[in-house]
Amino acid sequence: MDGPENRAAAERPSETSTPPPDPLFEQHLREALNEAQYRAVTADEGPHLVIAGAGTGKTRALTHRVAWLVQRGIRPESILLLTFTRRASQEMLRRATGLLDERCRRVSGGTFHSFANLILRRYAERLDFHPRFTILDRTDAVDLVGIVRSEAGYAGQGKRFPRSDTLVDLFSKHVNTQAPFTDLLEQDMPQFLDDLGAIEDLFGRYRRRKQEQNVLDYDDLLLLLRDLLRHHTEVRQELAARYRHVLVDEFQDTNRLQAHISALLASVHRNIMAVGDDAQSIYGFRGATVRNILDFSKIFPGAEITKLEQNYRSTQPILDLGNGVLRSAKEGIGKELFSDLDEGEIPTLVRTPDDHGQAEFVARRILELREEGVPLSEIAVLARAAWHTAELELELQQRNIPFRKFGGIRFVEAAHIKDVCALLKLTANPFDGPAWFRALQLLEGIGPKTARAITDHVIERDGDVRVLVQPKLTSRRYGNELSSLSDLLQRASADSVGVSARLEQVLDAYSPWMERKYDDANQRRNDFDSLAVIAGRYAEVESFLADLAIDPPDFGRGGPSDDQEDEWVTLSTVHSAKGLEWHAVFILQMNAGRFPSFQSLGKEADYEEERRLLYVAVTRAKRYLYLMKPEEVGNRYRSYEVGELSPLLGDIRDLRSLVSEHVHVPGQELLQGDATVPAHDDSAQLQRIEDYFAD
DNA sequence: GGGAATGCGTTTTTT
DNA sequence: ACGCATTCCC
Repeated sequence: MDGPENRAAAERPSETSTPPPDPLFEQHLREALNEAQYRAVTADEGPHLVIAGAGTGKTRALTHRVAWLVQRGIRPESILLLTFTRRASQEMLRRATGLLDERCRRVSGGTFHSFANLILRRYAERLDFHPRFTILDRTDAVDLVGIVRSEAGYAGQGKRFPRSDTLVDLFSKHVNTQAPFTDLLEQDMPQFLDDLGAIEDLFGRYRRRKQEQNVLDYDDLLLLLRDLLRHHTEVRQELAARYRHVLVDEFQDTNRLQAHISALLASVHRNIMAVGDDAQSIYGFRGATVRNILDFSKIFPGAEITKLEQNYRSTQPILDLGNGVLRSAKEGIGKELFSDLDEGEIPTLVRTPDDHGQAEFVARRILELREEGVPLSEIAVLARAAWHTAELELELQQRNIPFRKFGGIRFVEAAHIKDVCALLKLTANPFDGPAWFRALQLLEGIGPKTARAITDHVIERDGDVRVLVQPKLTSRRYGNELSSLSDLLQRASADSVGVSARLEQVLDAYSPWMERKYDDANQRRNDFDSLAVIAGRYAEVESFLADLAIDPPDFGRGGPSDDQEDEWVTLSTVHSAKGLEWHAVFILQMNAGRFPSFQSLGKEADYEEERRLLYVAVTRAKRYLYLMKPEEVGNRYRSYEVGELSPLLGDIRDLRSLVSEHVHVPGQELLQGDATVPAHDDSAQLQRIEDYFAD
């Protein structure tokens, strides 16, 4: 516990507060860490950059660092651990607690976005906005941009104009990279260069609208935190003094804003430890830049740099392939991973006739692996895009192999969850335009036009829900439904109504609307149990909603209540697999245009990011690795195309010596067959004929 | 006028 | 499957 003596001791200056090192703990560190890890963990004060290759014990180093600092008498609350997901930070603190004691749980931490959310609510008045802001997730942002887009009337004049979701991506990239729209358009969509003026105008409208409605999108969280720290000296000093040590994980995937924020937070004590791997930078599309790593010493002169190169995860043959992928890269801090685990199978490149053959091979190999004693939890199937696993999902279902899917459509993005959240948001922030817009369209007879008009009207009247029952509106055919909405919001908005009760009231009112809107309402209703469980953990509806937007629960469709099984295979996008590892890994669709995605072809920077993405995928595997290559791949809609082998593999010198090639014919033995089996059979053609004549 | 139905074209990755 | 424009109907 944090007794008064404890606190007093911790707050004394470092020279006097550092207790003598505990010899037992010291000995544990020596045994548990290699030379480089030990140096990073026990480093003195001052800026420090740790370059940690895949599987080199980066998490291990960070958790030991936290434990070491706490053991040396640093107050846990004055350590700030910024991570990529909240799960990562919780896991690290759990492990640090295991190393030392409960004090480690009190370390401050989370994602940049959740940290920003916390700080901004605390200091909102200094930035001149209301602390009860709500957060727009991507869908909300797209809706709001859609509204200003149609209001402004740039679209629909015979000429192609960027869609709302394209605009949201563009705006986000503009904020995160701080690059002018002209440059971004030139790079990514030169066909819209004519519309530069219109785009800039829409960006301004969107910003103003957010301000009026007291809502922040993801980028605003970072932007406003940066500005708070930059322009409010006393706040910066207060925070930078409070955090004696700042630790930043996955530094290669931070953008300019995040690097700036980190630097400002460390501006007083200059104790920043950034950990990352330039070879694993895969969020360039979100503005992340390896420059943050490369220029670290420019921001913090005299920074110490430690490289972790010994890999403890994978066998040498898997690392050889990973190194091969990296060697074909255009640039990067040279590094070559090595492992003690020499034994191991060489990765397999499996050629199948088509998508279905690919799914069949993967499913059957999973069953074999389970027979051999590999638990399902140690098996993962990775893909470049979420929809690449569609065929496999069917196959796994048919064979009763339990799986969970990560990446792609998430629980909170399902339409009915968004509806409920919109209603809840209105109980917290009656200015939230996107929430009004969505909620109002639930009512029969209200479409986009009417919803917009009523939204504007309510916001003009300071969010007073009683305007919904003005005679002018109640006389319309949707008048009765408007009154029920107004009733609901008045009842549920009272501060005295707890989170669970509020959700219950919202769900009751939502029920009839849901039945009208969805054919499968009953199925969707199951998800509300999961939502209620999560809501029960919160005391304030604002924090519940903020977490749903910033740290969404990471179970896929169906939710945790579906999980009778405690053993399942992981299906994941490569992005969502970051930082994780499995005994056996399959990578799907190693075809040109799939992995790498066709959008990246011809754009060097994007193509290089695809290469790093493959590097991340390959280095997730501990022991078995299968690269799947269907000869023909199905388009979203039934047509087939012959797929060339992924150029990412083609780029690798000596690929033949790094992988063993296997041709799989559906229905035959898996790996016993040899490569003399003809590469083509007629099953794909037969399937096409079947499909064509089916109608 | 505007909501609902229809049809066409596009679809990577995520806090 | 979804966004957006167009057409159809109250």
